Amino acid sequence: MVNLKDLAKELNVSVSTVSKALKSSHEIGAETKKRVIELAQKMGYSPNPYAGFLRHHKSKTIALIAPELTNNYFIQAISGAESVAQEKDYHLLIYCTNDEFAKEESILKHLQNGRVDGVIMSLSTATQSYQHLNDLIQSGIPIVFFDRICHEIETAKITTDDFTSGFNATEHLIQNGCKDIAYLSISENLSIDNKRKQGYLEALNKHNIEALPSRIIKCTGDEKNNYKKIKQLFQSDKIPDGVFASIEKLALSTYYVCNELKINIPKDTKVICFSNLRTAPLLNPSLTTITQPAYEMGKQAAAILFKNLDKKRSLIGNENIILKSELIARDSTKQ
Amino acid sequence: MVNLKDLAKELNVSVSTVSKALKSSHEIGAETKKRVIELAQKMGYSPNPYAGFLRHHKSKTIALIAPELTNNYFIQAISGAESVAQEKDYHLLIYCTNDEFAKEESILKHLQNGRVDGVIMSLSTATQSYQHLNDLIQSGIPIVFFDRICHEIETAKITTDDFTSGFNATEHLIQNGCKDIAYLSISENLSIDNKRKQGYLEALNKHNIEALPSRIIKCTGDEKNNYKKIKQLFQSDKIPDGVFASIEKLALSTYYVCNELKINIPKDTKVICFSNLRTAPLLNPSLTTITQPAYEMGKQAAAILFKNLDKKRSLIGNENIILKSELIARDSTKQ
DNA sequence: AAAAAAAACTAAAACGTTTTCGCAAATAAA
DNA sequence: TTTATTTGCGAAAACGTTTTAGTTTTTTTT
Repeated sequence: MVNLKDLAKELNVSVSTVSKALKSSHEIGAETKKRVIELAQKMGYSPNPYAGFLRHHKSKTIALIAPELTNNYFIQAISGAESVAQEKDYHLLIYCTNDEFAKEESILKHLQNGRVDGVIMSLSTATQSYQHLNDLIQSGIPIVFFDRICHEIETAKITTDDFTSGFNATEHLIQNGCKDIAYLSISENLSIDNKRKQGYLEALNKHNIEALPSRIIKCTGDEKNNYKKIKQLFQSDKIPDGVFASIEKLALSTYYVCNELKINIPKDTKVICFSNLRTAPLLNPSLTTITQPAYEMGKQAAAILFKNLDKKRSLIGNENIILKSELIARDSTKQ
Repeated sequence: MVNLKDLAKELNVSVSTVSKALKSSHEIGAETKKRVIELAQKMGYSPNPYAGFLRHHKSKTIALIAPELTNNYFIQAISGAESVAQEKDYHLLIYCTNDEFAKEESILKHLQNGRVDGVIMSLSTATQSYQHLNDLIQSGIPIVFFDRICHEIETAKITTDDFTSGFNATEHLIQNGCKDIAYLSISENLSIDNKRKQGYLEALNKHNIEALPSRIIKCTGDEKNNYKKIKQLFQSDKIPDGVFASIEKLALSTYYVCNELKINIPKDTKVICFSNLRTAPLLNPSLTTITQPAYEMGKQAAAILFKNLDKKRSLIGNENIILKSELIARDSTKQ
């Protein structure tokens, strides 16, 4: 790897001359500039990014932290963030918390030393305390949240209209004849889950349907356990005639349970869920989804972060960006 | 952000003492060590990664370059690589080429300055020359290929048994009654495509079925165009009674085309493809797949890279690791 | 022709580490 | 007691840049 010193020696000039010539400083003569630039080109010189960091304290790197990677929502969001990073000549580090609090803490701690200029993240479902988030921000690294946001931290947050979407999803089921709708919750720690549930409750209320606590199924990150809980739901005397899953995974588990128990969707029970599954139209039956603009959310999260990195101040003020999700009715909720 | 100098000043010792104490050097007395470590803890000191780089020339960072991110195969591979990186206390940069050669070139050029210690990558379908790959390796950065590998470069490569899988997939169709099988190719530049096609041809040959060039459909990265080509295939007088898609995307396009043209899968035509779609069992009809161990491939690629990073030598010798794919028969190829 | 200004370049410090070398004090060996 | 050895620590160089503050040479102004 060739460096400034190598170029300087080759050209019989000082290191500082080479450095300035490459930045086309007015202090350097035209002839010298030309010689330097040509040799740099020829020898394939590229400034060492880490040496540069020591001077301006800019790593040109951001991190994206997600609870899981093999998830249609997050991968689209990552893709959006990546496209913006590449456009801005930034580098994107990816970290996965596996929905574990300890891992989230550990990852954030490792980022406190200036490795990145900023962080884009979605909380793990296990996160209930926010010290690690505050610590990172205190040490001068701004965070932008998307989707699984943290209300308690003052910064920018990108979400979708979860309450309205939850309301619409539930009303969609009601309008298609459902009177006994179960809500599959993923975690009470997540504000998006709570908002979706609030929308669900509000829709039931509007249509004078009693909200039964037993119809709110508390699922977790453990797929096996979720499967068991959903199976229980469908093995009771009276099965729900509609299911609103807060996330895609839970709807797919519902499909598998119904397959196993020979319960017909949508005849016996209808299913709707938040999902970014591209094959939703090809499922059997095709799945009615509320689809979040995941790619756009990733892009916006990155864009806001970059906007603030340009500024002097590393603290990002409260800012709530709310994008619209889209309800796409398909066969799984057909009357 | 607190640094060694801050700690040294606070404790009235030299910077070198602090540095050594934190590394628990035997040169430092027990009492001093204790004081240093306690204060470092208290002030939240964490060594600046970039300053360290300047000394040992190790960035503790690797890059993963993929042609696309929103793809079930690649995201699982990325997830595998991420898990190994995290375990090894390395950091993972993600880059997407969008299947464009120019972008691939540009990304690699940006990595030539030591930003990463090594690269894991899958080629873009557009890549036909390998200068940029050689340049990177020449500048001391090792590359490990996975799936869409480059035969022409001497290094480690992780693939699956594509020839055998292609053969098995085709034979599976034949055994289920197909006599006129189309192969949907993604790019003649990719060795995996060629191997899958060779397997296809070999199976036809074994069963004395004539291989018609018109049954090899050359698809591209352009989804619209692929859709058109596949539609043409199914609008001819004689439609194929089996389709073997080299990648998932092309099988899904086939599903959409058949939906539109009211062609029944598997009655009128059977479909099999390479795919890591988790909802394959839930499709209508459920999709027969050859599933690659994507997560494992990502893990192995990372593992081999790390094994070589530990060594002095940055050149990785030729090594072909071939994992087995699994053919999972479902309804889309049912007789 | 002398003084001032501009042009072209260099030396050196700085960023935050690690590491080599050196030095003093304390301890051990003679 | 004198000479070695060990222990505990500090000074300074090095990594590859950028930048500030010179320094020399040339050009312009008076």
